[in-house]
Amino acid sequence: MEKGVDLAGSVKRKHSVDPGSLSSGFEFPISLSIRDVSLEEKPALIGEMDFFSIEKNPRPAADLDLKIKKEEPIINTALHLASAGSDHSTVDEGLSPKQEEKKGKSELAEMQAELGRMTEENQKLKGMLSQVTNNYNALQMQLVALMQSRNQLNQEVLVDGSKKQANIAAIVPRQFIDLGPGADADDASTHSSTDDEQSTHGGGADHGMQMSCDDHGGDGRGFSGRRAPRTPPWLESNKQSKVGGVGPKPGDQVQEATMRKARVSVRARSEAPMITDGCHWRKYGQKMAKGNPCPRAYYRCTMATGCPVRKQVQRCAEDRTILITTYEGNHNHPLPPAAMAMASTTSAAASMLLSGSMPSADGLMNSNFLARTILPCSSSMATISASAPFPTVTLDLTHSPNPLHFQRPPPPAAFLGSAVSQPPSLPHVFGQPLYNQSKFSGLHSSSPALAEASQFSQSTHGAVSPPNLADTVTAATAAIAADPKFTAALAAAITSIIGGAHQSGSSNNVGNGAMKSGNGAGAGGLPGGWNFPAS
DNA sequence: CGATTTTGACCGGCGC
DNA sequence: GCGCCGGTCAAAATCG
Repeated sequence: MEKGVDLAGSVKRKHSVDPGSLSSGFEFPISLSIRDVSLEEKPALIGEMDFFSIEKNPRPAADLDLKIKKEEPIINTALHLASAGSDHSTVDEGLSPKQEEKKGKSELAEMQAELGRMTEENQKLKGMLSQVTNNYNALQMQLVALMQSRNQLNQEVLVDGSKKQANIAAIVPRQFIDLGPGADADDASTHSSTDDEQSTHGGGADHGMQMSCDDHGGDGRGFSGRRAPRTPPWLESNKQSKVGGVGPKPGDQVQEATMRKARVSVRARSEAPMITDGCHWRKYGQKMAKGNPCPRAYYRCTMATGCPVRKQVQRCAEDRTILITTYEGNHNHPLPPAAMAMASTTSAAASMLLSGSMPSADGLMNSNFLARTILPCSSSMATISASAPFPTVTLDLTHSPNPLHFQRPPPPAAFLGSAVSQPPSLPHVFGQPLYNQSKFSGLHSSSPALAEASQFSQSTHGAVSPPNLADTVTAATAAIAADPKFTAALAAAITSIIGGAHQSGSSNNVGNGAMKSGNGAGAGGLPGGWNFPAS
C-alpha cells in the first residue's frame, strides 16, 4: 500500500519535476561535435586525428592557416612585383641599361629573400607537422595497447569456448577474433551455456544473435535483476554471479557487467503499444517512470524458458507518438527471421558498446567514434552513449522519413560490403560467410529488408499501420547491425582507421594483430577489405 | 484451461 | 540513515 502511495506521489511529482529526464537518458546527447567534425573531415587524415585528440585539432587548422597566410604574401609580392614592373616599365622607359640591371638585381634580391623566408616557414610547418604526427602516433599506440590488453582477456575466455566448438572452429575463428572483447566474452559464455544451439546453428551467426552477456551464466539477466532470494529460471545465472561462486576474473566481471547492462534503445513513431520484433513477450510489470506521464512497461522474452532478454517500452514524454523500446540481453534460443533482425541488432550494438567503451574508462569518445564508424550515414538517427547509466545504443528512427539516410542503399552495409568486395548477392552481410543457412535466412531477410523497409517507411510512413511500422523499425534497426559480426567490422574499422590512415604499414598491422591476436596467425582475420576506413 | 495482463508489494541502489 | 526510484515478483484478474 505504501508503495502504491509512493508511486502515485512519484507520478504527480513527475509532471512537475524535470520532464523528459528519462527521455534525455535515451537520447544520449553525445558529443556530436566530435562526430560532425570527423564526418566533415573524413576524407582527410586530419579528420581522424580529431577523434583521438581534440587538442590536436587546432593544430592542423593552425597549420592550414599558416600555410595560407604564408602563401598570401607570396601572391601579393608577385602582384606587387608585376605591377611595379609594369609601372616602372612605363615610367622608366628612359632609364639606362645599368639602372634596369640594378632594378632587376634588387628584385632578384627581394625574391631570394622571399624564397628564404618561405623556406624557413616551410621548415617550421614541417616541424609542426611532425609534431602532430608524433602526437597522433602516440595516441594510436595507446589505443592499440588498450585493445591488445582487452583482447588478451577475451582470448582467455575464448579458449574455453573454442574447445567445445572444435568442429566448427574453422568457421568461427574469425568471429571470435573480430568481435570486440565484449563480444568475445559473450561468445565464450555462449559456448559454455548454450552448447546445443551453438552446435546446431554453427557458431557464426549465433554469436551475433546471442549477444553477449546473457548467456553468460545468466548474467544475461538483462535489466538489472537484483532479486537474489527468488530465483526464477532466468535469474538463476544471476544468482550465481551474485553469489560470486563463479568467480570470473575481475576483468571478466567488468566485461560481463558491461555487457549485461548494454542496451539498445529504439525510438520510433508508432501508434501501437509495442513494436513487433518477431519475439514473444510477456509483460511482467508496469511502472510509472519519473518525468514521464506515460507508464513504462516491462516485457520478458517468452520464446524460450529462461531467455534473459527483456525490454522496456515507453512512450516519449515529449512526443507520445514516439515509442521508445529498450532491449537488453541476448536470446538463448533460436529466433525466427523476424526476430533475428532485432536480436542481431541488440547483440551487435551491445558488443559494439563493449568494444568501444572498454578501452577507456569513460568510453564516451570511443563510443561516439564507433557510432560514426558504424553508422556513418545515420549520424542523426543513431547515437551511442556510454555515459548513460547503462551503455546504450539509441536508434532514432523517428526521422526515418529522411530519404537521404534510408532510401539509399543501407549506408553501413554498403559501406562495409563494398570494402569487402562482397558479392552483390550478399551485400548486407558484411562479407561474412554463411556458416549457418538458417541463421543466414534471418539475416538475409532482414538485411534486404532494410532497403525495402526504409523505402517503405519513407513512402508510406504516414499511412503505415502500426505493425508495419514496427516491422519497418525492426528491419531498419536490423539492417544497421544485421551482421552478427557487427563488432568485427567495427574492430576492423577502428584498426584500419587508426593504423591504416597514416602509417598503413606497421601501425595497421599492429592494430589488426591486436584485434586478432589469439586466433592464430589471424587466419580468420578480417578480410583485407576491412581496411575501408583508411580511405 | 492455459496464457497473458494487471497491479500492489518488495527489493536494492543511490542520492541527500 | 532515510527516502526516492527503478526494476521485479507474484497473486488475482482477464483473455482467447
